[in-house]
Amino acid sequence: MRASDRAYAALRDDIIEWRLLPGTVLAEVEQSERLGVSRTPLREALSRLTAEGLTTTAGGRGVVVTDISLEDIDELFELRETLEGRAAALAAERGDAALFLQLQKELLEAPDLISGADPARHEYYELVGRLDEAIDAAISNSYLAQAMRSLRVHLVRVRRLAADDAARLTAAAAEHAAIAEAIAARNPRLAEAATTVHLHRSLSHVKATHTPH
Amino acid sequence: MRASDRAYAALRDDIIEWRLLPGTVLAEVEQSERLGVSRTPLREALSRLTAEGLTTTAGGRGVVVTDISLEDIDELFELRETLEGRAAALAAERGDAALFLQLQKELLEAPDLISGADPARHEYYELVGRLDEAIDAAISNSYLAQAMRSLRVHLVRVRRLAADDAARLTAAAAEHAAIAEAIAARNPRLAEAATTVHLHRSLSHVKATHTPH
DNA sequence: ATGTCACCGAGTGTATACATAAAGGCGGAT
DNA sequence: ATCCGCCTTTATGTATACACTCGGTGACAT
Repeated sequence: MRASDRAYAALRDDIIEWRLLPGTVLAEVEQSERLGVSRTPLREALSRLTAEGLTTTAGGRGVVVTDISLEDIDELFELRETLEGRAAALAAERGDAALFLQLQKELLEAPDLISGADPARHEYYELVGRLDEAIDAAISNSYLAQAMRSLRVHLVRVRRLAADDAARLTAAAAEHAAIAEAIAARNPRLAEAATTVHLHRSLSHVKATHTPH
Repeated sequence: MRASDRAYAALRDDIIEWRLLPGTVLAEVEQSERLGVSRTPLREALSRLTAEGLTTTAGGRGVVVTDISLEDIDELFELRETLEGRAAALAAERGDAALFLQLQKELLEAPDLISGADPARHEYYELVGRLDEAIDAAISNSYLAQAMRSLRVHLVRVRRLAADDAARLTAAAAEHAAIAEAIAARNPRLAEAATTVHLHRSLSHVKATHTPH
């Protein structure tokens, strides 16, 4: 694995997991020594992070970790509603019904995973990830898929701000199941509506349990 | 201006204007000598281009200029319809009516510019650019604006494939005027519909006059 | 004649040295 | 005492040298 990839992955994780807080300046020599790589691959990693919007160049004086304000969260979910709503509708038109029926079945059994211990909860997140991937594949539109992928990076960061308690996760699983059901039923408008409902609930929960840093 | 910025701008222009054709391998030493910069800033330029999707890394064997197939154009316009439709609706809700009324007025006079010589035609493109910027500003959503900006790079490239004759430009000006009018009238659904109509006409024209490379 | 192995070359990935610019501190002058 | 200017320091921006990997080609053996 390339040194620049390792540096990128490490910094990306540190930012997403809020170990590197917003406003932190990422000096090149400092970070290159911390991560054990030279400045050249580190600069490439910082470029990638800046392109994704996780960092911004502070006027030639190093790059700083981007902040996420409450307005940012609103804007993020506005774009998310636009993209994922359309994606769900397209998946309903073009997707494989049997696959989404299977995903719905698994999502309806998800509460068992959520009430369990932490490893099982990890399994739940993996299941939701599989639903995202199935939608990505079903729409067969690489540009739309790319736009959603670049958005999810920021959303993971936001999710770390909220308390994902068992009650919310159980409700979210049911909402995800509804989306999968609508797609399997080949009903674009219902799929889009189910997505809109899920995202609004999700946004309300994030804003309600938001813990400022 | 930094050397990496110059290299990026030069390569970006060469790709958008189809001077560097799809499949061209951009070897680091070759391009760094051609553009008169060292390999380090050139690599940063290539990274940025790859992040934008104008180039792709060919498995550690240099980066190559990305191709745009007919399917890509369909996918591009599908995403564009999603984003710009929503943007027009949001602009109708949040925008400054007087500004868009003024833009509509100018767009209705645009046929005079189009029938004129080339410098006047440039003025028309500038006018359409001002409409885009006005919508970007009106939606006040940096993430959505960013998504549309990254999309426009590819769209400029597609537009260079089509013949923008006076007849099509005149029709496009009227369609743009309809969008501005709907936004000024604070009618989100009409603004979205007008955008959808415009994009479908635009796509049909591109596909009809498409000249393969 | 064909297949395989080894050597060579080209090109990317990385490290480091050097240039340059900006910011902060210190000293002097008013 | 305060303000202006210069100097020093520390950062990024750039260039280049070195390492390493992946193909390609040629020769040799079967």
